[in-house]
Amino acid sequence: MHIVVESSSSGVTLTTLDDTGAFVGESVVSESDFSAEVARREASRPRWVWSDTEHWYPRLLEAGVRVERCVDLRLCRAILRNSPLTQSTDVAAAPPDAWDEPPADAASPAVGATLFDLEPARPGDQLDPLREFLRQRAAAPPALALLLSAESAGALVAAEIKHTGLPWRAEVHDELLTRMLGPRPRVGERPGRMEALARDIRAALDAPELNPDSAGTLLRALQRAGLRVESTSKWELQRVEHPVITPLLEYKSLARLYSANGWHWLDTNVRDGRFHPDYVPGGVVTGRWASRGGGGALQLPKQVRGAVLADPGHVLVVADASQLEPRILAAMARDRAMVEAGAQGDLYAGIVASGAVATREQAKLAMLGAMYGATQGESGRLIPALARAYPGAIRLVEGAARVGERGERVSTLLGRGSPLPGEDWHELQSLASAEGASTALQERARAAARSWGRFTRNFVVQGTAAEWALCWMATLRQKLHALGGAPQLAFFLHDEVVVHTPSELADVTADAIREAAVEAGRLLFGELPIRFPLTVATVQSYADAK
DNA sequence: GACGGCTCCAAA
DNA sequence: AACTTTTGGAGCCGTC
Repeated sequence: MHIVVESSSSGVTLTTLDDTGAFVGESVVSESDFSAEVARREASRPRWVWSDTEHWYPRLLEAGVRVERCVDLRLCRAILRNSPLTQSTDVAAAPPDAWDEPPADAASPAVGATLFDLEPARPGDQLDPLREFLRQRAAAPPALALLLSAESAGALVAAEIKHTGLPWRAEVHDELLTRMLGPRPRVGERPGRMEALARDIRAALDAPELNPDSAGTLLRALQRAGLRVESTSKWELQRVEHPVITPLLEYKSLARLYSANGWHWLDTNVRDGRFHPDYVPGGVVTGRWASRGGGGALQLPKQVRGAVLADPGHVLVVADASQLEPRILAAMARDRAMVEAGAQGDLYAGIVASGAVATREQAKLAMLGAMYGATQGESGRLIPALARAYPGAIRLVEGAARVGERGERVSTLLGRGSPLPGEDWHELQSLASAEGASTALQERARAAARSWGRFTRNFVVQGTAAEWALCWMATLRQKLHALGGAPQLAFFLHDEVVVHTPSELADVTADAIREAAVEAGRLLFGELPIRFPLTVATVQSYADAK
């Protein structure tokens, strides 16, 4: 059974459909009765159909109402418009409309709003979810069903994590900052430790007025002092010897900490002992989640993870999928040799044991190079050896690269399609292939084609890994609920989850995480004997997880 | 003062 | 260590 949720002038309209999509009944509830009504009807385990999980679900969570299943029409729409499996349908062919716009209420509410921001027209008001749902049902082939339900389940998980939040001890974070930077400075001033390092830098470069935050002036000062560098990036500075290097690298590290995760971050992102990650499911073309706002949920640096501490009587169960992307590649390609290399635990060690390359480091470099499309350096040189040992896996990524170089679409295992290159790209290709095109133009076009090929090459692996992660989380979410709801998903990071749980449930929580990973492998790859081993740590502090 | 481009860095 | 993928944000700086 499905219940389609829609705003109306008198409240919220709930339209019930049976499993064939036929109309069963309709009712209208006031906004204030909405969450109670959802709670009541959740007992019959419907699939809630709504425009945006992000729009509808937070108010339910506020009211203490969890739903088991939903259809997020906007996310499913995006998949249907891009999947190679639906290109002939009217969903894919329809001109862009309000469903293709970002949700009206997604941005941080009313920050910077002024008197002049009169009630904007909300795209959401023009949406007809019932009509859209029926259209999507008609368009979606069975082969896309798993991806569509995983995507919607992911949206529920994202909203729940945002609601619950990751335990974050502000006073621990403050102590950590004070220890590294010195006391919190007044507005407009640098922390003491950074100011001292800035003085050292100016002295070492004999540049008394230098602002080390200005990359341009810093580069000129470095070159004037005789350093042979082309940029001020960390990796280039590290290979140069000069008295300025040590204070400069420390300055850059502290400046990053201060501006990205300093006291200002703490003030704006931690409330009531929780950090509330603002995820955007489907926000990356590959299907990975993105994050929104200054919270930086997907780039929480290791430097500050010490402030993530379980509540009294609780622990954090932290699990990450080891070498996820190469294993995904092995399984997608049905490359028995590579699957076998990972069967004992460490895939890279398995590759070395097979004799393909000499060292674990080389195995890792070669694998990453194959998935990213490296052509140069040690990584590029190692790929032929990898191709001899694992022709199936390498054929898959090379094939995806060729498709992209032709400007065509590739697909993940579950059917998420890659975007097509833009007009500029096509124009460059046709200009370069025209009679009398300059060699410079031809080279630019080839570079653009190769670049798009690297993107599609990586898309199939990164995107399928994201699908595995969605299935993992969707399954885990159900298992944690079955444990009574006390263990809660508190964080997600591409191939890693953090569950905050009462200490006495730590072991069953860890089991649930492992079982969910097995189930995710089965959902994607059936009975193929591919393992996705996890590293699981039960800790007080996130900093101790790895 | 707003805005876009640029550089740099964090995560996977 | 980068090379090679996907992201988001801060700060600087020139342009309007």
